[in-house]
Amino acid sequence: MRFGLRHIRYFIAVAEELHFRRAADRLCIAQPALSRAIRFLENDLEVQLFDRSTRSITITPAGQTFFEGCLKVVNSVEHLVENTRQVDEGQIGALQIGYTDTAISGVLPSRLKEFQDLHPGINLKPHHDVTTTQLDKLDQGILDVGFVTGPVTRPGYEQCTIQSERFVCVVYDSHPLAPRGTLRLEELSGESIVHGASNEWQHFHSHLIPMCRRAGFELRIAQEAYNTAGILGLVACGMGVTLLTGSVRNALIPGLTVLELEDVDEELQTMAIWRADAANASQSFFADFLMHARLEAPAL
Amino acid sequence: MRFGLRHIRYFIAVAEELHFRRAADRLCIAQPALSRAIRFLENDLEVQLFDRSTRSITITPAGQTFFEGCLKVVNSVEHLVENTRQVDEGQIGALQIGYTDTAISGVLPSRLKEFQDLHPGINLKPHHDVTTTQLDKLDQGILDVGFVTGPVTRPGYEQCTIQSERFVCVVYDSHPLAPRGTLRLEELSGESIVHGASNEWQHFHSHLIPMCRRAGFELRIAQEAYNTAGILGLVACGMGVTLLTGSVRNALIPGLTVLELEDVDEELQTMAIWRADAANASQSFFADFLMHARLEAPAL
DNA sequence: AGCGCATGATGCCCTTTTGGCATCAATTCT
DNA sequence: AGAATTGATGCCAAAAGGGCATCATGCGCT
Repeated sequence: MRFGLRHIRYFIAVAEELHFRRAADRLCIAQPALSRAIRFLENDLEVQLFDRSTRSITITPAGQTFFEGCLKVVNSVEHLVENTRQVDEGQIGALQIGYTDTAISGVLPSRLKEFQDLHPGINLKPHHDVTTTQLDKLDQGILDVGFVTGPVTRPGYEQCTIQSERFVCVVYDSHPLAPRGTLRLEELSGESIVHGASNEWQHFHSHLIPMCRRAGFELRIAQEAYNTAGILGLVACGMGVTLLTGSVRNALIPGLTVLELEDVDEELQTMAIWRADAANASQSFFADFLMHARLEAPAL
Repeated sequence: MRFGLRHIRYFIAVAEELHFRRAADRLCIAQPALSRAIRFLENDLEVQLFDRSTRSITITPAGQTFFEGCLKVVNSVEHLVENTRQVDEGQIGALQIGYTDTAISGVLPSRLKEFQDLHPGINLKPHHDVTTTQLDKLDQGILDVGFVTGPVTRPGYEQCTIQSERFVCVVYDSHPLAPRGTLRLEELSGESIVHGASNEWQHFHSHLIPMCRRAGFELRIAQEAYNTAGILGLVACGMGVTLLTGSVRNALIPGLTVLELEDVDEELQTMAIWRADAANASQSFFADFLMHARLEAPAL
C-alpha cells in the first residue's frame, strides 16, 4: 500500500466527475498527471476502479466501494486536523478539577459554570478530595487544578484566592447557645467539638488549633467525621458543636443553627492551585480565567 | 493540508516509540528523514505534536489527540483496501434476485442456501415478481438474476433450467373429482377455472392455453387472483379448480386435493436468467454456480 | 466514408519531495 | 572532563509528481 491521501483525493474527484479532464480542472492539475495518479492507485490496489472506453468512464463495483470509503477517510482526516488544532488551542480538552467541601459549597460551582460558558469545548471533571489528597494528585498529574484550603506554599505552583470566609459555629437548635445568634469563641471551651478526621482535615485544623489556643482552650475533637455532611449530621443529632465557615449555610440540614463568632476576624481562604509549567492549553485558559476573575470575586 | 498517509504512519511510529531513532529503525528509514517528516507534519498542521528536549520527547495533548485519530485513519484505510479487493474478487457484494411463486415453492430456496454457504460475503436480496416484471427489471439492471417461468428467448442473456415440473390440477376436497387421485385434462372442460391475472401470468398461460386446446376445450378463467396463494384461496372456498405445477404441494392450505394429469407429459420449466455481459464478480460467481449445479439438479 | 472533435494514454523533461550520509548541538552518564 | 546518546541540520542523490506536447481511439456530423 504505497498510495497516499493525494491519490485518494484525486480518485474522489474522478469518481464524482466521471471525467478525467473535468476532475483535473477541479484539482488544478493537468489531465495526464491525474490519469497517471489513478493508474498508479489501481496498480497499487491491484483493483480496477474504472471501466474506461476512450469516450467515457464508469466506476466498477469495487471502485464504488472504494469511493464510499475514501469519502469517509478524507472526512475523518479533516475532522482529525480540526480537532487536533482545537486541542492545541485549548478550545477542547479536559480538566481534572479537585475540590473540597468548603470550596464546593461556596463560589466554586458558579465559577465553574462561568468558565464552562466561556469554553464549552472543555470538559470539566470534578473530583472531591481533601486538600492534602489534592496536592498529591496535582504532583502526580492526576489533577490539573485543585480548589483547596489555604494557605499552601508549593514551589512550582501558581495559585490565587477564590474565596475568603469568616469562621462560624454550628450548633443543634436545642443547644443553650442557639438562641444567642452570636458568641465568643472562648464560650466553646467546655463544649464537645465535632469535626473532620485530623489527618485529612489538617489544613482546616491548622486554623482552628491556634485560634482556640488564643481563645484560651485546646481544640479537642470529641467526634470525627469524614466530610461536612457527616460533621453536620453528628451535630444535628446532638453529638456536639462544630466550627466551619460561612458557606456552610448553603449546606445546612434541618435542626441546625449557625452562630457568628464575635471575636474571630481571621478568615479561611479557599485557593485555586495549579502547576506553573502547565503545558496544556486548557489549563492555561483556566488559569487565566481564575487570575482575571478573582478581581471581581465578592467576599463571602 | 499537504501531509499524506506516509506522514501519518511515520507519526504513529514516533508517537508509539517516543524515540526518533527507534521509530526510524522500525520504519526502515534514516532518523534525519523521520525528523524532517515530523517537522513537516507539525508545520503543516500548525500544531506542535511533540515536546522535544535533546535527550527525549513527550507527546503533547494535541499530539495525543492526533495520534488516536491517526490510528483510526490508518485502520480504516487498511480495511477499505481489504474491502475493495474483496468486492473486486466478488467475495463480498450484493445480488438482486427475482423469483416467481413457482420458483420459490420449488428448489430455489435450497439452491440459494447452497450458494450462500459457498459465498457468505455475498448478500442475496430476493424480490418477488412475475416473469414479465422480472425480465423488465433485468433489462433495467434492477435485478441481477431472475428465476422465471420458461421458455424465454432474450438476446444478450444466459439462462439455465433449474427445475422442471409436471402440471397438476388442484381441487377443493368436496369436489366430485377429488377422490379420483388422477384425471384426464379433458375432464376439466366444464369446470370453472381459477387462475392468475392474464397479463401478469402470461408465461404460465402460454403453456395452459395450447394444452387445453389439445384436450379439446378453450381455457377460460372464471376467477382471477394475483399469486399462487390467492389462487389456492379461491379454490379452497369452492370458486373452482386450478392448474398449477407439482411444487404447489409445498404451499398447500387445508381443504385442497392435488390430482395428477394422466394425459399431460409436458412440463413447466423454471429458468434462471441473467445478462451475459455481467461485469459484477458476484454475478459471475452466481452464474458459475447455476451452470455447474444444474448438472446435479434432481428433476421434481 | 471521411473529417473533426473529444477523451484518455504516453513520452519527455523539469520541479518538488523524500531519503541517506555526515555532522552538529545539547544533554546525560561515567 | 570525556564518552555516549539524542534529535536537528546541511548537502546531495533518488524518486515521485506534474506540465506540455502528442498519440490513439471512438463518436458524431456532413
